[in-house]
Amino acid sequence: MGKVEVNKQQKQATLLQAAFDLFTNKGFAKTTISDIASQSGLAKGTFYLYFKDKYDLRNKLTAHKASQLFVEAHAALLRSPVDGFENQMLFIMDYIIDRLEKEPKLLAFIAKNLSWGVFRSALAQPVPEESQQFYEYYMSQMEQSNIHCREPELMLFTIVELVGSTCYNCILLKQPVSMEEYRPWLREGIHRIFMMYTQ
Amino acid sequence: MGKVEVNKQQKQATLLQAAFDLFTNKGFAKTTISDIASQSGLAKGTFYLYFKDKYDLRNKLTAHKASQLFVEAHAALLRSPVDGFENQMLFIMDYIIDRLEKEPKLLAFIAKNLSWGVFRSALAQPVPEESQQFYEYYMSQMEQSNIHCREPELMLFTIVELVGSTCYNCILLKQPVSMEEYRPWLREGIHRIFMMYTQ
Amino acid sequence: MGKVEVNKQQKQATLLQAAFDLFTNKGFAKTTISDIASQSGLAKGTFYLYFKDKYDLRNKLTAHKASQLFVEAHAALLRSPVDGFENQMLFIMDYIIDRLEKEPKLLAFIAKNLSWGVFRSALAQPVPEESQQFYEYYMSQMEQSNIHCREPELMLFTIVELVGSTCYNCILLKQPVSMEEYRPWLREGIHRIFMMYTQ
Amino acid sequence: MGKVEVNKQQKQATLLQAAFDLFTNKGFAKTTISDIASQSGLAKGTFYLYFKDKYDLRNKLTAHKASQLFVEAHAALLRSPVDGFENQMLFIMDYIIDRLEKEPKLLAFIAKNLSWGVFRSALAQPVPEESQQFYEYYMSQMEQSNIHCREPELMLFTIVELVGSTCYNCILLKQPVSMEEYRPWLREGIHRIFMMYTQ
DNA sequence: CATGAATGAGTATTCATTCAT
DNA sequence: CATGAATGAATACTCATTCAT
Repeated sequence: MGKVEVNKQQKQATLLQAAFDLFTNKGFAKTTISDIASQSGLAKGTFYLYFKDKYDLRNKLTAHKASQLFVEAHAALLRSPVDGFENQMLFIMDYIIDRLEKEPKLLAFIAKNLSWGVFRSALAQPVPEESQQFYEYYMSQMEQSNIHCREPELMLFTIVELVGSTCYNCILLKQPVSMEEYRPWLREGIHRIFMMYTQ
Repeated sequence: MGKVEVNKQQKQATLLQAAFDLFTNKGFAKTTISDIASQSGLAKGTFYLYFKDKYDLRNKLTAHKASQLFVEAHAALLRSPVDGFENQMLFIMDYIIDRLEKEPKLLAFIAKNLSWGVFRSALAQPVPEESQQFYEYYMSQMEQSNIHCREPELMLFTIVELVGSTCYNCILLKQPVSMEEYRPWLREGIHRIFMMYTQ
Repeated sequence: MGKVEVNKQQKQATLLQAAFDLFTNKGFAKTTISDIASQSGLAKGTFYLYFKDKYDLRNKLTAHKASQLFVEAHAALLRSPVDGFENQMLFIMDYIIDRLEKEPKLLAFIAKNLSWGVFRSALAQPVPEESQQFYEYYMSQMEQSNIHCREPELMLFTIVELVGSTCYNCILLKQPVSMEEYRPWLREGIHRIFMMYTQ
Repeated sequence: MGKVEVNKQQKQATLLQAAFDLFTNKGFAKTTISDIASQSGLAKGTFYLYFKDKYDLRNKLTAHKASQLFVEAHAALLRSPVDGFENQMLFIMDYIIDRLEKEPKLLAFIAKNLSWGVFRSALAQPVPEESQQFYEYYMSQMEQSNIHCREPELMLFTIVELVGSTCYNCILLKQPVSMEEYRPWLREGIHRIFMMYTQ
């Protein structure tokens, strides 16, 4: 990769980071291209060399952030001695919930913009410096375990949607209860869904 | 209610309906006050006699539409001979899913804007021409049945969030599968959650 | 006509005049909407209440100015005792050439933007405060005179195009000669064309 | 001419051709330097090695295209056995009208940008691969014929302007009539102008 | 109450031009 | 010579909000 190419990569990363900071602090609608450019220390025109418009940037950013979250969870899993597929699932979900509790702005950003399609493709994206991808890993674990899961993708979908939408309410809005209070119910819910697909 | 009062009600309703049509067709961001006014056949200034701004209107509209959905489901339930609390729950959810499948734009609108807080209060709002309110009914049914539910609100929350977020993906985006394909899994999921809270 | 309506007419006229001044002094391309608005003493947004964009304004302005020129020439003709249709034609053309020589910026503006279609319709437009229209008058004079003209519109077209394009070069660019020097040739040319269509 | 020199000539020609295509299809105002560069397969910076700016290119292009037109007409004349100066003039004009009818975009481009000054100098420019120049030829023919023309340049000017401006209307806009219908009148007009200057 | 003309701050987007490679 | 990434000034156009009628 030539010098120029590296430089371009850096600029794009700078823009993404600046945009994320602004989107999460001022909100997407109130963030202007000018804001993003000046926050990045780049000229306004430069923005358009990397993204078509604000929406284009948002889409790329959402997928990137969601993927990153799973990559981190996955990395943590590999460092820990959790046994059994269900426990691994719970570990991942707990990790993610913890992370979102600590960074509610990330949660707010992801929740508003993520759909299963974007999410699914983000998980399968090859992440630089992370050869293992979560989705691939998930599927292979499923097969290797003695567990017979009838619809592994639907199971993951159901769990992720349940976790995502309840996190949004409990963590960000504390509605109807805080995540602390809801978490045991959520874990039990995940367990029941797991049983349903694998029994 | 005087003539003037009725007139005002009508104008407000006209504005709400026009806004709903525009929001669902052009999107919220691309709909202007001008659009709403001219679609209503009213002057721009008139808008401000009824709503503070576009966001104010959206909030009122969201609660109104979500509530209406449950009110209709509830009314349908009263007309049908479904027995048993769980079956009534399933009936309600099925009714709502059917409705959202037929009117995906309503789904898109609600999904983007509804949080549990708004939803919860919408369900408890006194609805004109509907003395019975869904939330009240739900709670009273819970008590009257022999079923002991430990956390009725959390159960409803869990079910509604699961239904809502999976509907969004399966109906609107057909991701990861169509609602037709997902529905048996969703119903079974609801059943499991029900069991979890009432066993 | 109500107060509001009169006010609107005035604003439109103000914008047209401001635009004409700017177009002829700075050129069309270098004139901005902002310029036009501030020159008019109106807000930028107001411009868009009256014209779609700069091009829309230009079209209306071109037709208006061309028409005005003929209206003036025509008014002068009515005040003078010129006899015979051909002499009247020459009077009109002389009047217009004189006028354009005195106001070369008007010439520059009209010449660049006028086509026969725009011109033709401008001449037939009912001009406020000028019931007689040039084109109508021209046609009726043609019929009333003993002269038999085979193609009156083509004759007018030919003369107007010849006058227009040579004026542009001789008056504005002094190329290949000044209008003073070219004028006798041009008058003779008009005479010959007249003969050709009426002999 | 060295290899490098040839290379430069080619690049300039490529840029001119690309610009002509774009100017005639998108219009001058909407064509950007970027467009011209990418259409040429060259880099944006390269443009500035050959032209000062878009206007510089346009001027060169206009003269080039107008000159080319006459060069072609002239070449065709040399291949045909037309006798008599007036007939040669008519041949040239007919050739040009035919050509413009087939390539209306060329007409639109030339008409918008050509003035007699540019035109005159373009005709006198030494054309590569064409030792004979139109203007020179025109003047020498004039002298050699027995015809006494009082103002040969004014005659050419008058005819060219008349042809040019009527072509624009009749060919491009079909106003007030098509060129097919106008052509006999135009030829007769040219004849009359010819007579006027030479009788 | 209702209107809609007027406002002008706010923003996205373009594009000629430069210059380090 | 040629490149094309970066720049940032320039501008068109929108739209929420006000207020005189």
